[in-house]
Amino acid sequence: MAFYQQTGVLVFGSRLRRLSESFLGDINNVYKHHGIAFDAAWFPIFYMLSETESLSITDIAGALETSHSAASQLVAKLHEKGLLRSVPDKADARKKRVALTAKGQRLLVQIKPIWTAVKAAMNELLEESPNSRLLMAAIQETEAGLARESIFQRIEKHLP
Amino acid sequence: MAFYQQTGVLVFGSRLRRLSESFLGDINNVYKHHGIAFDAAWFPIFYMLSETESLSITDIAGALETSHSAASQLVAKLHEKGLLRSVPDKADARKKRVALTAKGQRLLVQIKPIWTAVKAAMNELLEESPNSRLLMAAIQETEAGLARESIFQRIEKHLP
DNA sequence: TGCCATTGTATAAGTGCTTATACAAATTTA
DNA sequence: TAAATTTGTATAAGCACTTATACAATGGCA
Repeated sequence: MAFYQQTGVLVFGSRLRRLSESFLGDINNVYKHHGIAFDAAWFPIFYMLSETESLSITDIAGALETSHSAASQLVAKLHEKGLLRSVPDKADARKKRVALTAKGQRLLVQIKPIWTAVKAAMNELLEESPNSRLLMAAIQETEAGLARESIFQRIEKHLP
Repeated sequence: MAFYQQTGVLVFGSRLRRLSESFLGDINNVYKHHGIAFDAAWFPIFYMLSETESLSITDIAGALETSHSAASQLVAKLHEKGLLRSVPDKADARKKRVALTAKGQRLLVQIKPIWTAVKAAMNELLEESPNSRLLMAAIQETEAGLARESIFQRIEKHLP
């Protein structure tokens, strides 16, 4: 802990990663504790399918901001688990659209109250301290700063 | 992007992870761009060995806040690359202490100016916006909030 | 209309973590 | 002091991602 404070921003990335893992790990423990076979990594897909009928691999990869490969593998796994089913895309035969199965729908019903509690817990946590209250805004502004000029560019600027 | 704003804190973890990967990836690109065979994940070890003569696997795992296994595997890799050498621990024969080799020391000299530039670039980025300026403080307070009461506890509290 | 670049997806191989297991050295305890 | 426990490390197996590659369907263009 002392080490990380000392080196400050240089280990910023790892520090964020740890914080992230802490969140996801605890949320997964909540699912497990309630005997619900759900993984926090599946959230984006289930959330989107709770609002939209069906999604293509590209839709999913785009929303998760990850590779098509990762989206494809994730969908394959949920398919195997019987939570997703393929639906043909009338307009484009290349696309593999997926929708929730009946089993997936039942899981969704179970999960929704957990989502509500997660949201409440996070808001509570963030509202507790004067600066943590600004965490989301700070992240957003940092992302915007990166969009203006990449870290790569910024570092190169400071090199001889 | 719109999706993530909509779901807010529920994808907080993944959002932090992405931000983290963006930092580490760009820093690695800087090393590559300057023809330096160094990985951002090695930073903590090299930094500590620039201030301390030698470290044990447990020291490293503790500082990185990761598993002994991960530390052991990382050390094994740096050993293979000829950057670390084993030094016997007089007091405890179980411990495997490591120190920089001559090659490791030369690499350290090459890397230090990059570290300075990374630090400067990060500070610049964080100082650009009113809230991003508070990012480190916000993270620290959030970590402190988690220490007071875990996310798991907080979520359970909000469940029926 | 036929060719070609683009788009959408799947799969293989590789990486870096994790947990589980093993084992040796040190320490505690009876 | 012998036995049991703890500590320090290594290795195996598994997981989730990555990049690279392949290939089929589509759309643009000559």
